[in-house]
Amino acid sequence: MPKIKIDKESVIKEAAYMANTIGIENLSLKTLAAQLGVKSPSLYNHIDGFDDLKQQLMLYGWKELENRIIEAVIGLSGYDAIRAMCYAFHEYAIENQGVFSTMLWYNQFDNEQMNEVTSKMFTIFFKVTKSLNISQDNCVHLVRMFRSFLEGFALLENHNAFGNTQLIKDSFELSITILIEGTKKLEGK
Amino acid sequence: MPKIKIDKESVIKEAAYMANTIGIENLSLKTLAAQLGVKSPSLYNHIDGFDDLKQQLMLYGWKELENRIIEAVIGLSGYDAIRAMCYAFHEYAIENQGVFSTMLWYNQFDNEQMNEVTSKMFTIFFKVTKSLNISQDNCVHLVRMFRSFLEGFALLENHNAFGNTQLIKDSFELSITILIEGTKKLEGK
DNA sequence: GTATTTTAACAAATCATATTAGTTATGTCA
DNA sequence: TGACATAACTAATATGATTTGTTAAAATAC
Repeated sequence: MPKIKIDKESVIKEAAYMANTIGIENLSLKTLAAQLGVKSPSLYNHIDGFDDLKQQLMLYGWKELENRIIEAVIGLSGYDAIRAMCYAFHEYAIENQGVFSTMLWYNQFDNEQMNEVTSKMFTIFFKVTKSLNISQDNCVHLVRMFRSFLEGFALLENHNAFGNTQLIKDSFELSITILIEGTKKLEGK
Repeated sequence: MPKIKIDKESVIKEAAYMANTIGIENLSLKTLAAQLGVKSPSLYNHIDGFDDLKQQLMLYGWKELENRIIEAVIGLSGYDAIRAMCYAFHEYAIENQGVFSTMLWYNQFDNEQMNEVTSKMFTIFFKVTKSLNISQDNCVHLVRMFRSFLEGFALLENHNAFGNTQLIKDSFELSITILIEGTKKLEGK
């Protein structure tokens, strides 16, 4: 009877899957261990407790999202690229609600790894805006504006905080259009 | 020796104060009870458990914020009113980080009381946008855009997710300007 | 191939917090 | 003054995270 074998990667992947399916608030070391076929103390050989697990989920999510965004932007430039990135962000957040929750919530400990992983992501955004003949300072502001909107919108949509679900796609589309139109006013500034 | 007396209001107010000072993640019934000078089971005479407490905090916060926004908008109209509301929102979120967390996080159970309290708040927003000769549908989208941005920005700022803290005010100001400029394009549509 | 070492799962125990049940003290009101 | 309601309390229970120490399997060395 061979022992069940797990490793850090399988722990995090299974946790991500469970977070997305049963909801982050229902994820526990107990249920995760059960799902993996081990007892909860065994998880401590691979992660450093429950908080660490959520931190790992957060890093895992930002890396995944980064890949999605890189893919989305291939072959595009300027405002087309921005639009595509926004849609990629939104899609990921909606399809991975549990992981996305940790990305919003557990970015609070400003450790180095965290800054690294999100700055890498938004650097792509940054490069595109710089190509639009907008000053460095204003690019920083713009990235923050898009990021705030994208995270806020996905948070609200995931939490069912918007009433009429039918029109949500329209709201997203119109919002992006407005943000881009506003951005155009910064060209040359 | 008279017994210590607490009631629902003092429980919630103290919880709000503690959430804002020590952080929502450090708030527990144990510490809250200790702060109030009672034992934790006594709290159950006034609230329906820990989750209910956070739900109450959320409702409390939205009501407080509503008052702030109403005050902020007095005497203003049009884009001035929108700008003032945005700043009032931001200020409240930054000054009441713990309560604001519950406002973002515990709005997920779409109970009636919840819808009531937030819709009341954003109705003010809605009324202002309608006065700008913008269609009803587009007003809905606009309110969602502003709300997403405001909640996302405050979440990020509260979590220290922006690097350079010096420029954050500038980022907020520029973002609001862009959102308003974009909104102007919807007049008559 | 056997012995040693490492790895990682395990059982058992501990800790912290929320929650429930049942008890008692205080104050109110007839 | 006495019955009742309120709301505090103590004690007990439940759940999940975490720690400790043990052991079995796998990997490595001889």
